[in-house]
Amino acid sequence: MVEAPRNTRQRRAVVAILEDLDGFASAQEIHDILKKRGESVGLSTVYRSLQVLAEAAEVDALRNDDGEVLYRQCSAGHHHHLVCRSCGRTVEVEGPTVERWADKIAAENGFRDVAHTLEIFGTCASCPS
Amino acid sequence: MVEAPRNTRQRRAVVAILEDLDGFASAQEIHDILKKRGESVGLSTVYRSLQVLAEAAEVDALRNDDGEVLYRQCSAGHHHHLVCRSCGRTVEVEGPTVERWADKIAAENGFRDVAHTLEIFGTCASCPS
DNA sequence: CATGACGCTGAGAATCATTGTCAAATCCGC
DNA sequence: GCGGATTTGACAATGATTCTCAGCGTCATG
Ligand SMILES: [Zn+2]
Ligand SMILES: [Zn+2]
Ligand SMILES: [Zn+2]
Ligand SMILES: [Zn+2]
Repeated sequence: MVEAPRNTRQRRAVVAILEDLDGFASAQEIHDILKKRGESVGLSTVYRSLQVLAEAAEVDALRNDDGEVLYRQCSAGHHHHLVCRSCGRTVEVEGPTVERWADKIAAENGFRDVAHTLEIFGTCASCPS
Repeated sequence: MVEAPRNTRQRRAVVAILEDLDGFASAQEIHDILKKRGESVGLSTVYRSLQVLAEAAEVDALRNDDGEVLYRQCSAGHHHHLVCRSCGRTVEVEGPTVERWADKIAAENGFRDVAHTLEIFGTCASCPS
């Protein structure tokens, strides 16, 4: 059976940051925030914690245009995101028809083990041009 | 005005590979293929050529799960892809309703300069499990 | 509460795709 | 053919992420 992850100060600190943040943030940004708060956590540990959380589906991960991975604590269940390129502010969105469409396309072409990525990027109303 | 790009052996070679390939491939894969064909082109040059082609919208680019950028010569116009994770084989797909849905979602939330990414990944019929 | 086993941490090194550097080679209009 | 701007390529540099591994912390157990 799978070992339960241990309850460490560092992991709690990372989770706390994610709970405070509204939008997506990179591992390095989270590391910086922790440092500012004085709850310093090693960068490697931040990366590892986020990986674990992502595998456990407790956080969502996506890549921005620069290829950096961003993380966010999201609500459960499959959904997509409308993300501000500038500040990371995020709106969770659902598109039931898209889900069906994607599965249908894949099936029609004989693909299996299908998954899809769908993100909408833009500049939010409170960010300058 | 913009200078026209020069017609060099290297650029022609990269374009030729893209024309032969059916699916998406990374810069390094294309570099390897060129080496095998004896038409050696420097790796930096392959990267630069692909960048130029991508900016000119002559090729599409996307990232796989590992964060590598893959390129493919696609048909003109906005479309998305159904990509085999294993061999890169690709089917271009269109989803008019998705386009409208994405724009609507963004507008409703006051986002501007909107773009979206949508890719479907799976294993194609001719690839082993 | 003490103990031990084993997961967790973190500083630094290593990885690896991608980009930058710059002298030499190549285009191309004239 | 010339000459100047562009392009090339070997190599170094970057930068996000992962790996290493000795020391620490957690936690089930008695
Ligand atoms: Zn914003
Ligand atoms: Zn979906
Ligand atoms: Zn395949
Ligand atoms: Zn689209």
